[in-house]
Amino acid sequence: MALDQTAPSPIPEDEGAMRKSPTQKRSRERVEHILMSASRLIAERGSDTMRMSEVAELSGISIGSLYQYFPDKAAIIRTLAERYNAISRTCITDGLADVTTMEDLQRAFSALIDEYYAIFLAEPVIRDIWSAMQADKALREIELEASRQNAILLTTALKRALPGEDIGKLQASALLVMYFCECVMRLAISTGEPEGRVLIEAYKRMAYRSFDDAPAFPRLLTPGG
Amino acid sequence: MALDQTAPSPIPEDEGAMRKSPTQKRSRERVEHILMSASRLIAERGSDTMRMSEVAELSGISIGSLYQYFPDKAAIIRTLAERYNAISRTCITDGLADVTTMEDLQRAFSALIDEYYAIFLAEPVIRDIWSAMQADKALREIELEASRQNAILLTTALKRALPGEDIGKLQASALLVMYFCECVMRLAISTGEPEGRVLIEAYKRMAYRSFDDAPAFPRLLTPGG
DNA sequence: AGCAAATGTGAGGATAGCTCATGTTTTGGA
DNA sequence: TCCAAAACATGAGCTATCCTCACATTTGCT
Repeated sequence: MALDQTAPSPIPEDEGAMRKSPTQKRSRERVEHILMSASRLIAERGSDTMRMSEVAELSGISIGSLYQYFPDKAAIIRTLAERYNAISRTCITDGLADVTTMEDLQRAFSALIDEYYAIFLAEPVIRDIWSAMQADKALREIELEASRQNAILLTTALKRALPGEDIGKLQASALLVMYFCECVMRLAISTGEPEGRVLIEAYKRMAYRSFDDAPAFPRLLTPGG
Repeated sequence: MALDQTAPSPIPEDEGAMRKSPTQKRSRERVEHILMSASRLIAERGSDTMRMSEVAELSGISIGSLYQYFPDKAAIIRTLAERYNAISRTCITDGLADVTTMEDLQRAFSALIDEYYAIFLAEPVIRDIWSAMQADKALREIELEASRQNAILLTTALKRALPGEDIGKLQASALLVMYFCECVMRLAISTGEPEGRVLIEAYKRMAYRSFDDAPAFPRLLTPGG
């Protein structure tokens, strides 16, 4: 109903949301133009008030052409969201590549969170899309999928840093930590500075501890718990 | 722009979203009727597809009357959200009332999370509103405010269980823990069972540890960190 | 050049939130 | 009881926006 899986194309990631895979070069350029126009409008006034007619006008094309490339308004936003996810996935891959100890992980994770927060503060489009994300079911699935992919990267690093750890618990922790990254960004944006920074730092501590295998209260935990 | 603070009424919480405070008894009953109709429609098909005309029809009133009690569609959803927040706040207050040790807190928090998750699974209206919550700026502020209030309750319990702890860190941790409760519910609902249960349990562990004052990796932390 | 396929166009359909001029009921004082 | 004023109810229709579709234009190929 919401997701049309009409994508037997070789590049399903970006082209999946499109009406047909553009064959001509100009078409591909138009798609980029549309996405840039949409970005600009979202940055200026938000995705809710962005009108499709404006996107068409700013892209120098008609409404009909616009709908030839994107089946609906949500598809444009989804495409932007997936692009930003791809970027952040690359950052995470790079950041965690050389991690072999918990000390490495701590430094790398802290740096990644700071970087991510800086991007959030600087990029109104990301802020807006991630805020409106929960409204659309397809967008929620995209966010979950991104968290899963990021969690795989984190789990890989964790396995190197904590060999012999229970894999299931590592995976669950990693997914929570990555998903909560998005959440804490939204929270920090909502509260504003300087509280946002405090919460980001508190989250770093929270995440570090969750990686640790030792129970927080060993003397209190009942064995069956 | 988004929020009209036209509420010099004595009860700003529920009546704040209304067009005028109803003076006649029948009016008050109608408000309840409207909210029940809206709940039913949201439970059946979601708040996005809930139409104001349907709410009016199911409430046995006209569109015009509907708009006499609620200034817009979002106000109905906001009112429902605030009611559910009030209920959960009561549960948290009760659940944390007798907490004096970390052992108490662990048990109480675990029980609260389980209870909350059960409500989420059982109540489609709560699920829907909390999912769509991030779409509306006013709703995001309501969620933040609820998390703040719940965090105050948690901080109070934490101060009893961990006297001598740094208050600022406790407050930040408490806010994160309470805000993440909402987030992990959304996550668990997205993944579905049985993964949802696993994530809930992982979150309990994560939350416990965040309360602990001891650094997770004392041998690694630099003093200035 | 000439034809078919791909692409472009924008008036208008469809839907849903919301308004407002008008009608009806309740209230409260004489 | 009677009446005027205030409160409340009504629903046709205004508005705004997403999206479609019948038709026009351009492109690629022989």
